[in-house]
Amino acid sequence: MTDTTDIALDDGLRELIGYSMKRATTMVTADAARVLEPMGLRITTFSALTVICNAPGVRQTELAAALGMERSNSVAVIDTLEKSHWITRERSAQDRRAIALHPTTAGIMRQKQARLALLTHEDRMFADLSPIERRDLVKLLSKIRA
Amino acid sequence: MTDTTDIALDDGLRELIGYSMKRATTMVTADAARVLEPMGLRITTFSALTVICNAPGVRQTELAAALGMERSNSVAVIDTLEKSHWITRERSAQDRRAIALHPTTAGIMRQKQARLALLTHEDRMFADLSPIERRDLVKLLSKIRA
DNA sequence: TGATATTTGTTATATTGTATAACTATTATT
DNA sequence: AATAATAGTTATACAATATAACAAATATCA
Repeated sequence: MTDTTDIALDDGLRELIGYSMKRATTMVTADAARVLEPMGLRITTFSALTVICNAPGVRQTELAAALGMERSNSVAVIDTLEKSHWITRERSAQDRRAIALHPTTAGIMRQKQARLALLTHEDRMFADLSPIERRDLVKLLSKIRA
Repeated sequence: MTDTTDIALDDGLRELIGYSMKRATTMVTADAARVLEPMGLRITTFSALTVICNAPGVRQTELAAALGMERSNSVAVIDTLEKSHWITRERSAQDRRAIALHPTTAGIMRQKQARLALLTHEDRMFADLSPIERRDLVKLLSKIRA
């Protein structure tokens, strides 16, 4: 009943790419969290577990840097993974300050399971994007400057 | 000195589009927050202020829905804007439960100033993307399903 | 009409993610 | 040997987000 052609209330924000990015990312990560939750994983713990599985022996500082998180915040994440018996902390022999992280057999299995669930989730979320479009999306995202 | 060709530690996560989206969005929103901070705005308060400027008289529930946030969480955001004298709360005459939000002159000016600063910030962050690529990015993001 | 349900704004509360400072044990530097 | 730097850790704080419960006002409908 308005005289305008039903403009969305957040139209003034749509000119900002960051706004579209944030809204879309929130949708995707919320869905990913729902997928991981029944497996006892959150996005951060899954991410850490994946890095540890792909690079056994990685140090905590390296892990944190790879995921773009603070060392201090990585401690609780690794604590969670250790308490679930998916990884082990092993003091490094060369540098006794450092701790090498290794996945357990259960951790490797859980990571594979969660990875497949997430790939399925992405196939659902990105169903309207062709494989080329998905690649383009990632490519465009990678062009954003720090 | 490794036998591999220096694969990034988070390589196992790069196959997930959501991971690229999250990393890129974190970069962009962190920079946007730095731009807004000296103006006394955060991303959420700027977003709310923008909606209120573009749709004067909007209700709090409509605002929250437009921004995809909970009504309860919008209260503090609107409190902040009101305390900064950028918006006013006015009880609706038709529906005395509802509160219509209106921008003040100072609020309109601040929104315009912040908007320009954010456009500059985006020109910097997305400098490596052509106008077409930026449009493509937003288009691809809009194709993601809920 | 009157009883009931719904809506609006609000408060309280909890959780997650994130950021900084400070501390220890160990290693590196000079 | 003295000093600085690094790895992991703890404590703390803040922002964003989510849910439940409430009072006041409005809507529904028997």
